[in-house]
Amino acid sequence: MAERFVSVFKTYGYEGASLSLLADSVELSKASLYHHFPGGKEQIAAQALAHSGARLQRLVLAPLASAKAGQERLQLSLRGVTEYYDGDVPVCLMNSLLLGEGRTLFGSQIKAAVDAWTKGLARATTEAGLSNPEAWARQSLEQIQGALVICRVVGNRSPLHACLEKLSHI
Amino acid sequence: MAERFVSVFKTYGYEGASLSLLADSVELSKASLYHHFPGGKEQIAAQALAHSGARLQRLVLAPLASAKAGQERLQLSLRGVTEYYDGDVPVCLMNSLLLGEGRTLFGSQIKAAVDAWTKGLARATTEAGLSNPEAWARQSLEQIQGALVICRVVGNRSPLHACLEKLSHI
DNA sequence: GTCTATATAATGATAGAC
DNA sequence: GTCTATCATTATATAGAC
Repeated sequence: MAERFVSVFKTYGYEGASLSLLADSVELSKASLYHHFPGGKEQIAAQALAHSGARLQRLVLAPLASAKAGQERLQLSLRGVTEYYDGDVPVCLMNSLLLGEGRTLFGSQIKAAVDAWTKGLARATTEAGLSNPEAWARQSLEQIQGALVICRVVGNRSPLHACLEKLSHI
Repeated sequence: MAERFVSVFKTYGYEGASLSLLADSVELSKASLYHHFPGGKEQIAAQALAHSGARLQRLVLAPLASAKAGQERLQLSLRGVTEYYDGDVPVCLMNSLLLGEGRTLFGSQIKAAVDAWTKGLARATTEAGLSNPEAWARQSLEQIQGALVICRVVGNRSPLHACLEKLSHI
């Protein structure tokens, strides 16, 4: 269920994701949706974001925090990024939810996720002998986000793959 | 007028930019808007995108195509990028319009702009002695777009400034 | 839990007065 | 060119049957 909602919000953004679209995506009536989510669209978006956050934690952040060597943690995490941003045209839910009302509703939660990701990247690469792991981490995350934007422009996954390939070479 | 519309579409996306918001932004009634734009929201968005495209041409692309040395062309263009992405929280209209229906309406136009920008960057840096100017250009554009995403996350311009500063050092 | 039916508000869009 | 008034449609949300 949550997966479908994530997909709708990614594609249409917070304002564009109507209850009709959300209901259709799980093959339920709107009234049934309200039975599961009395809080309406905001609650549905919150669950979608929470689900996506848990997935980020599992696929991307946990590998960064494992007990292995920094280099291996980074490689595992980057492979997790490929999986996290799935689909023919990978889209970041965070980006889609940062427009309009979604920004005021979920902005701080999204910022927290970005901060956690940045810190995880910085810690994993500290051992790698970089001069400024924090700056490297911030730039790497920006590169990934930029690649995702270009993926939507060109309509395929290749920019993301090229970006991750480059990042994996330290 | 077009500037206001651009601002609304940046902030709310195509679906979120209602005719009421658009009309308020220029202090006109909805009916008056339809007098100027019989095609409704789609026509307004088209004019906003055209206006933004002309601004990109003037501030970012034209400097890349001038008769000066490659290095100077790049520096001038990057300064143009700072001006092009104005506001307290810089946002790329392209990114906002690539969600929902906006994607089907303006996707190809947006792709054309990205292609032009990439080619301009590659040509300007060919003289700079890079091994692969095309790849450098693509990556640079992705970095800018990624920085803009993070600008929306953190709520200020610093990621964009840091990104452009780095890109200006070749 | 699911549905149909419905209420209420907002949206995109027009008609017609001035 | 601008407006008020209005229309048809869609949106969010609820009531109540099953």
